[in-house]
Amino acid sequence: MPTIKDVAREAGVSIATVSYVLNNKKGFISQKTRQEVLDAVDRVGYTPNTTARNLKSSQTRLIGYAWHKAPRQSNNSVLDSFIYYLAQAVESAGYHLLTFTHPSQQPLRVYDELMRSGRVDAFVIADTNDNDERIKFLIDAGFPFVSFGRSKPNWEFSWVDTDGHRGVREAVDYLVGLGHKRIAMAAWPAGSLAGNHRVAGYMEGMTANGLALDPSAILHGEHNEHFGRAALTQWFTLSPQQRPTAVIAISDLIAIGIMNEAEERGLVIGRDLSVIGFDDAPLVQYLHPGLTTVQQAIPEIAEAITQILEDILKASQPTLSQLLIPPRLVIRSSCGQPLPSTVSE
Amino acid sequence: MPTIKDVAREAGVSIATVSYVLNNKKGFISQKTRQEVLDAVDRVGYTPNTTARNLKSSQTRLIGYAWHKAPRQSNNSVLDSFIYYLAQAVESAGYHLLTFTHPSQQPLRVYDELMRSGRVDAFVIADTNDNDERIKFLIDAGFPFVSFGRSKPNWEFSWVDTDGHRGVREAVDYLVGLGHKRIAMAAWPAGSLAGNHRVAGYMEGMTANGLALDPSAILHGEHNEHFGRAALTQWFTLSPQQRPTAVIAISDLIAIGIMNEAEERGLVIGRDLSVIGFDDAPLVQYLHPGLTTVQQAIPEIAEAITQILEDILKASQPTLSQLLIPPRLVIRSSCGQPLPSTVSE
DNA sequence: CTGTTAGCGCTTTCAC
DNA sequence: GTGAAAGCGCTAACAG
Repeated sequence: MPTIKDVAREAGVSIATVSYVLNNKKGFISQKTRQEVLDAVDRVGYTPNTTARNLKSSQTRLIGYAWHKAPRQSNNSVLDSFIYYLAQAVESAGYHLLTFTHPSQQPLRVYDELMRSGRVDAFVIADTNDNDERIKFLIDAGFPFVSFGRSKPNWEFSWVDTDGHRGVREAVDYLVGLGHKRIAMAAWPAGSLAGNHRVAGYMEGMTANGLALDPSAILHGEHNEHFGRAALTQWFTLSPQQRPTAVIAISDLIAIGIMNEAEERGLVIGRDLSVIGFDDAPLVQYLHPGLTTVQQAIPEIAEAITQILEDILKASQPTLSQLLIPPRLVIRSSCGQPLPSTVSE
Repeated sequence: MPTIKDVAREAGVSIATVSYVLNNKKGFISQKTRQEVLDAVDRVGYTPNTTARNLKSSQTRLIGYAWHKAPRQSNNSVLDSFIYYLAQAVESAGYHLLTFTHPSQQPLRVYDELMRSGRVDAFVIADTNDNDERIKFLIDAGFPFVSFGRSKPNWEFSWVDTDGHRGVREAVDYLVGLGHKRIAMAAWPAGSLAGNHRVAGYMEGMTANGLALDPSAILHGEHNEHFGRAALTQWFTLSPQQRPTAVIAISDLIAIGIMNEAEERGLVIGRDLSVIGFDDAPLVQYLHPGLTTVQQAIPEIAEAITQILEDILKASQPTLSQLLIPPRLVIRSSCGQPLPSTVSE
């Protein structure tokens, strides 16, 4: 690969001059010299070496992003999609994504290593929890990062998150509009951060619509198809007058379990039982019937995160942004044919 | 961040000595000095700067990987999964993945830029075609890469691919074992490389089992749910004696279309019509009934690619590896309850 | 065994 | 307007 020296020799100027024209420093290079340099660059086929530039400027233009655990079937379609949009967004800001994995028990070592060795300029964190050690660590280290997802409320750091509260609230309103009164919710374990926001949206929606908040209507369980089945089974122990006519699942995977179990019990989804999921995972649109679900605005979230990252990286003093992005209800047919007046979009 | 100089000062030695002990050069540093340096490293909290190391060694320890286009619903579960396992594999080889995107019409510019600017040491290419310009470009440039997927047969480059021929062949054998004689295939457009391998496996399977190769049994169409529906509709124009009793779809998405259409026509999947997909996308296991499908060995493929990459990057002379990895048939219930003797694994 | 020093490719201050 | 030279942080001849 040709270096700046080759260009300088070819153009008959010093390497400083080459650097000046390539970096558009002031206008203080004569038009003639400038053109000669540019020609020489073309002739030798020169592209500045990024590593050298980085060393000089003490940056890497790399953003670190840790993969979520992806077992064979990841079932985390949101993050699958997020990383793509994030890659795209940081790229148009002139960065690249450096991806890495880490043992789930020891994430900090890897973050620390990447940070100390100057491998990346910043991190993007996803899949946060209540008391996320990575966030704590990066705050303490004073290292730039933005997270997709909230954590401990009193920690001061920049994040962007889906407004799960609002998403579920809208789902409740939609169901109420369809005439439902007994609406249940299949939620994640009580400790889940995102889960709690969504449940809060459910409770607010029920109350605001003057509906009873039956404690038996909220069931908590793991993020898998089986829990959906178990939840429906549980609701089936209720008398027909008490059983929910509509169910909001905190994730599509759980919604699928509910639908499968319901069908095996002879119910027709969309007629005997309405179901709403969360995430809009690939393929759920092709379920039978297509699943109505709350879709997170992933591209917008990725953009917002990148924007904040740029601000942080540019700013001399720390900036703080915390942003809630509304999701949208994608209406398909798992709640029956929607009434024209309630169709969104 | 402390540099090697800080450590040297702290330990009262030269920076060369620090470098020596950190790189375990020979054993020619006295145990005493070595320990003093190590202590100093600890005390100042030093980690070598990667950029500086890279500049010195003219490498980046970064592997470039271009994202597949991911529209909102990517429907490319194989690549979603591939990139994760690839990230993991290159990492244990001491590299990181640098991901990038490019306009679909102009991929070369980005590859060229990344290559010339010394941003990455090698590329991994996926989603190849028949006459892949990226592969041609990298071969001509003599730049290290390995691809997941084949291309023009007479091009000399290293690749790893799923043995789609074998995968479909096994699917045919499985169906024949179940008693099927009229087996159809829903394939991709005739130009598709991977598609052709799979169709070849179908044809070989039919012939080897002494079954008629009815031209109307193979239908070609796009990678979407609609084509699956259209294909089934087409087969339904055949007389009941000619209609296929089993169908192999070239992808799960197409299989879903077939299942949906069949169900709407009152068929029971697994009884009236058997269906086999390809890919084992997330969630297809939860379809009703669970989809029997050919699963690619993605983790193995990622490992193999990384291995070859390491060889190429280490070797002074070019090495060439071309590897076909067998997929495996994951049997669920879309072909009915499997006979015990035909259950794989 | 350890230190001095050149140099990886580039940017930028300071002279001229 | 342009060039010489220092230096980003590190490795590795080469000296001693």
